[in-house]
Amino acid sequence: MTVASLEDPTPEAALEFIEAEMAADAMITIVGECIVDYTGRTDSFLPAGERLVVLKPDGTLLVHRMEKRTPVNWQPPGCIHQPAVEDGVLTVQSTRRDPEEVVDIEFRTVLQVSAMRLADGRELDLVGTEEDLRQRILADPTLVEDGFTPQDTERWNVAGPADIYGEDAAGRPVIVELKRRRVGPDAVSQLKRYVDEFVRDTGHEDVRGIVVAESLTENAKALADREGLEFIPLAPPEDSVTGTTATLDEFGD
Amino acid sequence: MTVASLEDPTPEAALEFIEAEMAADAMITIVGECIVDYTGRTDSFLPAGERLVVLKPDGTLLVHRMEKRTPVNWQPPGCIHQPAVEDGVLTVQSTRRDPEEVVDIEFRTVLQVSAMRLADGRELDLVGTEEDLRQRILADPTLVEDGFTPQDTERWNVAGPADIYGEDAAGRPVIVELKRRRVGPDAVSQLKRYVDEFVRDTGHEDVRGIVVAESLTENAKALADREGLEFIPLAPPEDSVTGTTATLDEFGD
DNA sequence: CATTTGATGTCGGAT
DNA sequence: ATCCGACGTCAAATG
Repeated sequence: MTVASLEDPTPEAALEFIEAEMAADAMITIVGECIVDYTGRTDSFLPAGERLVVLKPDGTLLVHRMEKRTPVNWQPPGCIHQPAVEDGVLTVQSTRRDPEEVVDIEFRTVLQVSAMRLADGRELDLVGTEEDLRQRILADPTLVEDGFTPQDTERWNVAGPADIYGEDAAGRPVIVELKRRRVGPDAVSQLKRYVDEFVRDTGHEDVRGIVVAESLTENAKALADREGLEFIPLAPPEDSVTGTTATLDEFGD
Repeated sequence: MTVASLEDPTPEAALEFIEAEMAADAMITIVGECIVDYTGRTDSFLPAGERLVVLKPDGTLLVHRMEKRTPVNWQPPGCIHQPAVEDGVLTVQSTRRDPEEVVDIEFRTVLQVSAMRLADGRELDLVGTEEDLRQRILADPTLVEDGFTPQDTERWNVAGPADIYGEDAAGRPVIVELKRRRVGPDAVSQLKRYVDEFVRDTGHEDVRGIVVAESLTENAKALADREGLEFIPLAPPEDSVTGTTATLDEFGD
């Protein structure tokens, strides 16, 4: 695949280029000084400045500045991008339905326009998510507690959207809330809600609620204590990149 | 400002270009087939495919595919980008401290490299945030209820991080949770937490908790009812873009 | 610095 | 379609 590009095009040349490439499902990048106007869930106005604008064929729009990971303005996939030249100025309007949102970009200069069709079939393989943690615990429930037995993943309906539902050694119902990392009051609050709903739905007052996470903030700890919820620390599986050099012993084997 | 660009450069040429431009605090874009390896809070691997890579001078890294608003891989501001040529292949390594995170990119082809220094002094002006809603209510407390009087706008120490704290016509304490849009159980749960903490800290059992939002989901409504919390619908101020064409009357002036 | 919460959050899965 | 919760969430304000 190649990348086609125009340097310092006239607005008309840029428009012709963009229209042709959009019709061919290309991704477009535009570098230039622009004004960005957004109306939708909120409204925003971005005065003139130089930015990198990306138009994706799936309807995504990105306006990036020199700083930050988050674009200063954007439009999610599914939008319609409409480029035009109005009064000799290149504009792009991106519209969305439900919610109704519009981003208007007006270019005062166009330094570069590029178009590319990127061949990219493979998917991202992400490891270490909360779901992975869940599988790890289902495979070895003693990570939660000796005698803990998760119930069939299917009849988890009983515990609503709880991450894991099971019984302890004494047969008491247990609702587990999983988090990969240090958690605050919100996660504890969430578990509290599931526990309350379980009691309400089943009448079982003796249910236990357990947060399994890397750690708890102080406020979260206090809240858990107040609400009678438990916490079990669980470090990530030891493969982490935490950079400590291997001990000599490990080479001694 | 200009945009410098190389088409189909050799890895060595690309490296030289990138190093020079990074030294000059430029933002770099690289289009090419690449493999992306991430290790950090989780781990991920992205097999070979063509992508658009952006290196910002503030240490941000973006890897974008043809779809989605969210980059498939990234690094937040503050990271160190290290380009190199290894075994005749262009690579970029972006590292971060605390948490320790590394993104490794290996380019199998480089279709285009560009560099730009974008002049962009102005800030985004965003209107319609929750803070704006808060100001709207402080300016006109009857939006919540007749007789509602917000207390010390300053440090709401009394009511924790509640959005608004005040008293109703009868002098009962009121904690208000604001949301701009339709809210689910999480927001109700949050308000419940603030109310509980207020009761615990002050002993005032007669506190009211009110959700002020566009609307509530059914579950959120049920939860609010169970917990004795109130809901007050509040539409955005009427300026919305809701797209209805202007009536002829408006042109009649 | 850690904590907490909002966000034009985005995104995917389940109902 | 809506609802719901995770996210490598990000980013800002506060203590």
